Amino acid sequence: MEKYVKILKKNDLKITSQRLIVLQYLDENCIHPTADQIYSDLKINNPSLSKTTVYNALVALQKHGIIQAITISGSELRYDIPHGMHHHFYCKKCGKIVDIDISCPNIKKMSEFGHKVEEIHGYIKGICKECLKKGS
Amino acid sequence: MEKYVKILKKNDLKITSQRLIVLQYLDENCIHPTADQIYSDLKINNPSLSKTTVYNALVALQKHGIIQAITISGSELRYDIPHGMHHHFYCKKCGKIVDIDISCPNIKKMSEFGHKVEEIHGYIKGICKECLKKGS
DNA sequence: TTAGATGCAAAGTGTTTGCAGCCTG
DNA sequence: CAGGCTGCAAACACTTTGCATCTAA
Repeated sequence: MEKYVKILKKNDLKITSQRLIVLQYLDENCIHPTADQIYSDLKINNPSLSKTTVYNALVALQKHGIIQAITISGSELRYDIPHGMHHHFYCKKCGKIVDIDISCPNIKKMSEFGHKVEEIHGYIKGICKECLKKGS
Repeated sequence: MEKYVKILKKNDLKITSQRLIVLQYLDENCIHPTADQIYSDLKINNPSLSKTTVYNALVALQKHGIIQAITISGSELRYDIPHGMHHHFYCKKCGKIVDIDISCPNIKKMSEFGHKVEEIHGYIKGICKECLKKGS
């Protein structure tokens, strides 16, 4: 937990128990959850937690670059602590998102077009190994 | 217009004036519009057009692979007639989306992970050339 | 002590659904 | 003529906002 206190301090964010548990949740679960998933899971052990606070925490953490929001399927945002450069694979069947460790050298050429690059996202959609095994 | 009739026929879709104008709009405007943008623009010359119909048309066209939906910023879907393989550059300032003609050879290695790849999307976020010129 | 965070409820935004009537094939 | 399509309104899902209360620093 010290770890998360440190992260918040480093970013001049006030330390609140809510922010800590959201941060911990994202760090310990690499499931790219939606805001609602985070809320429901944390609600169990923190009954007083409100959804607004989850959204507030996510916005704050995102602003400071601690977490990133990805938008991969439809109208919901998913959150992620970026551990190095990676892309995402989204399974159309089970909805799971797996990280894909991939480096695309060409992508660095982007700025040749004259645009200033700030974020690079890649996502691949398909059917994951597990769902393939289970058959369709 | 013949062109669009042909496309619909080829995909066993009934030819309706609404579908034709949506298709034409997407083909002639490479602006990756949202459903609402399409609706508002077409409404001017087609006052009886309803938003539901725009959504219906988009879903139908998407199902047949004629258009693709991309999800790049927040909670809105954008539509696109894919003219060959390309990625998208989203300007955080003006919201414009430009196509980026890029090929990433590594991405083909995806299936080595054992997942079945069906769609590959890439998006880059930043500030576009024009907005950079205008200064911040 | 005070700027900022929480949490409730209400409002927004983008999309989907139910259904009666219309039109393409 | 039949099944699919249109278009209205109402329902939905996810996110944001307003505001009174609370809390970390």
